[in-house]
Amino acid sequence: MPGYNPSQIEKKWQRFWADQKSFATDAADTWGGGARPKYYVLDMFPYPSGQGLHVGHPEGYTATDIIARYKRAKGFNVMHPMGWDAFGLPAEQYAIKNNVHPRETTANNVNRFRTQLQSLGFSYDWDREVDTTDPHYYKWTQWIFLKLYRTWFDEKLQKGRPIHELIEEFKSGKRAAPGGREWDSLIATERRKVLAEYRLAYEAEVPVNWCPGLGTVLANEEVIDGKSEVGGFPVERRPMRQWMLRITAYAKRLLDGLGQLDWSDSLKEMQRNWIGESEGAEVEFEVSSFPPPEFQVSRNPELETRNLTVFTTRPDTLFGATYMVVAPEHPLMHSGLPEAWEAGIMEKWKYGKASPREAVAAYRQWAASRSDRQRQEDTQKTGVFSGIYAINPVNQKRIPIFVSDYVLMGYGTGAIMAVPGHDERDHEFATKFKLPIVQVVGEKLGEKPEARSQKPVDVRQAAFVEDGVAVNSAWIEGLPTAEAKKKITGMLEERGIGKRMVNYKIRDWLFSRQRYWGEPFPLVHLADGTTVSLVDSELPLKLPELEDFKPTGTIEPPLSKAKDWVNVHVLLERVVENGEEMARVVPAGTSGAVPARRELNTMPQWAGSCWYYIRYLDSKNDKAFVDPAIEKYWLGAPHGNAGPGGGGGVDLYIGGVEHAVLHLLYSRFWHKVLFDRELATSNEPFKRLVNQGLILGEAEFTLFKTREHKPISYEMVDPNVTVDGSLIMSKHKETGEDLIGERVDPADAEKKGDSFVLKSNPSIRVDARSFKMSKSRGNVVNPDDVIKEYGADSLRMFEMFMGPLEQVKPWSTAGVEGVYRFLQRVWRNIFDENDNAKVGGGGQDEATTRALHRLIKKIGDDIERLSFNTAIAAMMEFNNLLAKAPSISVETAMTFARILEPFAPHFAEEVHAKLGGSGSISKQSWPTFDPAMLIDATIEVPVQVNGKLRSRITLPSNADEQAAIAAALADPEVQKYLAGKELKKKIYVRGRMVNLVI
RNA sequence: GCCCGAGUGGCGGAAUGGCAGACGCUAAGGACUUAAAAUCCUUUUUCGCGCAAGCGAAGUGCGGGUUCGACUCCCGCCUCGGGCACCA
Repeated sequence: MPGYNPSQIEKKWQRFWADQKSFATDAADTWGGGARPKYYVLDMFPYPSGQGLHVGHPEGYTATDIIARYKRAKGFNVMHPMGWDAFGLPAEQYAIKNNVHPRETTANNVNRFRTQLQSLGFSYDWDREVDTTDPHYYKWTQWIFLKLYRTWFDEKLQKGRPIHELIEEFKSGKRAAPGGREWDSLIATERRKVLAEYRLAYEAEVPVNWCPGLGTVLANEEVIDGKSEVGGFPVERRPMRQWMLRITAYAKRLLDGLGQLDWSDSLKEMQRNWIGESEGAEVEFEVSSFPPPEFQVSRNPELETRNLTVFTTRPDTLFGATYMVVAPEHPLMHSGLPEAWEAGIMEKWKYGKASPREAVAAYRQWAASRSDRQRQEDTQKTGVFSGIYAINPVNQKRIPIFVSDYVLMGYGTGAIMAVPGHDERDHEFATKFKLPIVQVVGEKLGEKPEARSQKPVDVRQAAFVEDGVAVNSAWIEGLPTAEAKKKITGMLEERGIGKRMVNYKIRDWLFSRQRYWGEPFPLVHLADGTTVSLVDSELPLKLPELEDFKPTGTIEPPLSKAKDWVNVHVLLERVVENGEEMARVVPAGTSGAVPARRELNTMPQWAGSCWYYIRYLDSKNDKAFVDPAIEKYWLGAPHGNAGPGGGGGVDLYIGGVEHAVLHLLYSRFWHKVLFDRELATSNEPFKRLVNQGLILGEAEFTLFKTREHKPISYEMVDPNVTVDGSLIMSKHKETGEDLIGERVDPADAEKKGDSFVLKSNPSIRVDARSFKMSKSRGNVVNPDDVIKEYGADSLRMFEMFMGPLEQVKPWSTAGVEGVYRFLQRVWRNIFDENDNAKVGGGGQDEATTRALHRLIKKIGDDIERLSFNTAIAAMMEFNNLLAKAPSISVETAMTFARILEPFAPHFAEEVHAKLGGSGSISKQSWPTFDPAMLIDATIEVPVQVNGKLRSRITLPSNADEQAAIAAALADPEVQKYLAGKELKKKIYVRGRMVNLVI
């Protein structure tokens, strides 16, 4: 069968590219010569799931492929690699269920993914492929982890520094060792404990979701209403020893670094919110003498010496603090609370408990049992009075201290001063517990008085949270909020009871999992309870082979089953590098060896993806995670860029938005540590980042019916539509009756006014929308099927033609056919019905040549700004022109194929070859255009009268203003509108427009 | 509740202060064909007038503003999408 036939040509060219290594990044060019500029274009590597590729993958991957192919043609040395993020929970769960080793399922999935990606014709350099589960790869993940472990954060320099420099500071006395002791007088165990406090990787007891029924820890997302999502087993919050990474130390730099990045505003905003910087002050409150003299219980002198420190963003409201609240986990609540209620005044806060001590203990227990989800759902304020007081430092008032779970231990100091007059949460609490509410901020009446309400602010009704001026506030009376904050903070600093403080919402990163399928930590635990890292030569520390890798049913991770692997002997004394102590595993009985246990947790899935973009650069290097010169060439800051490491990194990174505050934040963190440790030469990993929009299923029309199958017009349907699998449900707006949605054939729906109705019954409105693709809805499009039917080039082109890359957009099978037809039309413009070239027969008219030059410019511009949909539209327009052209030159056909190549590479190669071109068309450089060819001799210019289009005139393209206006005035159509009127203004925008104002 | 982003034909979208609706889809009509598919041609923002080529008016979520000129910029609202959510 003659004609364009993708199934015949695509495999052929894929084999050709693979055989020729057409897209290998030239390693020799990577360093030294520097003749070609480099361009690094990166995809978020996929998690190779058992489902195979979905149509979302080719969206971003085609976009980067177009850029990669275009940049190569423009003479860049392009890095465009692919790999697999293959550690993780789904592989392990699948393995447990089917009793196969996750290594096997992972290998199968990777092979399937690679085949699928290759069938799309992406121009990856497959020799650089990485797999996070390959020991050759995770050796270096572990190595980087050790770098983090051997790094501490110098607050003064805002920089990560090697641990041995910390040891030197201790030794030299520049930094005081704890307890005022000499560093050299500390024994090894003590030293390890001191250093552990500083490391970027540290162990801590943190509350986790522990599910005894499943024998594992669950992520917050996996817990619903206090029960496990899978199996419905109860989940408890319990503290467990976990590895943490000190990302909080880098909060400020992660925040500030966003400024120099070419990322979307929304994504930067998400990271900003996640890091959550707030400026304010820390204020110390004295804990009041308690009990008062007349109260006959024993005093607690220890408690009285304690201070209660709070963080506030509104120090200006200090005069309005009428009580305090601490989190249930706050150390002040641990002991020393009164054993009896204060006489008389405490009646309303007794809660049926004999003493504050009992009441607080009961409350703490209750609060601990609440899951995060329960807290989120029920935001009713709860709490108990602790029986003790604090003294407000500005007015010496004695104010009660409450315990409540609306204050979180993890943020600030875990304690607040409550200002119910000016904070909504405090107001709600104060109202419930009948605590005093006073106003200390008033409305600023100076500006825009008309905008202020006539009623004065009544803080007893509702908190006034805006800025204003201080009132009832003694020596800051009348000051605007901003100045009041400054003055009061200054005063607190002078008196030594407070200081300016910046706080961050971000928490340290919980970095360990009780899983089998992840990177083992290269650490051992010693008998004295301390931890030592392995020497680098012990890497990779391979996952032990386990027949049974299921969770143990206890809090022990699965690796505990590998008994021989767990218990080892190590040498310490003779393995010290720059003062940093390390462990080398030796046979038992070796002189000087001590027994140790390996760390049993594994790293989370994010570990491998934190640095894979670096490994691609030098993926086979077994001496280093990357050759420094190669790293500098691809990721280093271009010369002359402001600031150390500024402006370097991956040139373009495209991927989904779901990693906004996970992978994209974690990698930035790791990269900054690598930068500080002089292992990376840029301070940010991804200079420019674009998120491709989600592809939804094809638009569906839904008709809602009652249980009795009576159709309900959509205006009677509650707009809150819920989707459960393939079931679409809602409720009747008035009766509340359950309604079930039924699919309607799109051909039976038509638009009427603002909504869609049934053609067969226009009085019934139907719901029209697109849903996220999901297996249960049955609206998933499989790329393999599309390729089989229309070819990879059509799939690629359609996904680029759907709309702007970053936008959410619905799938359309008819749309795929549209671009498929386009490629066929191009083919028929070049080849006759026997597939012989029909171009080159005669001369080519100038209009076609000019159009070609315009096309070259347009496509270049559009690719640069990632506007692929308009680029394709322009190619379609050009092709429509070719269909009408009397004859086409071979050069024009070749150039057109060259321009098509980034989008439809197989098609372009075939055209190129059939027209007599040799080798791969991808090796041809990008066509250039002649600027002179963009300018036509004459131009058509619209003429407006009073801003309304009235006529068009033809002008020589070099016409000046005078000539243009004269021509416009001479136009008979225009004269009709000007007759007898006086011209007030004449405007000519060169080449664009004439506007006459009368 | 707070923070981002977006609202243009039947649908996806184009137009970066200068001709609104490029390009594609859908639909309708026509050509070719014994027929169908494929292909090609025409029409397809709305309303009014006209047998007709055509003519006129309105129109980019709503209300205002800036400008010779606004889908585009500014102010105020509405709706939808996304993120965060007791963060003091």
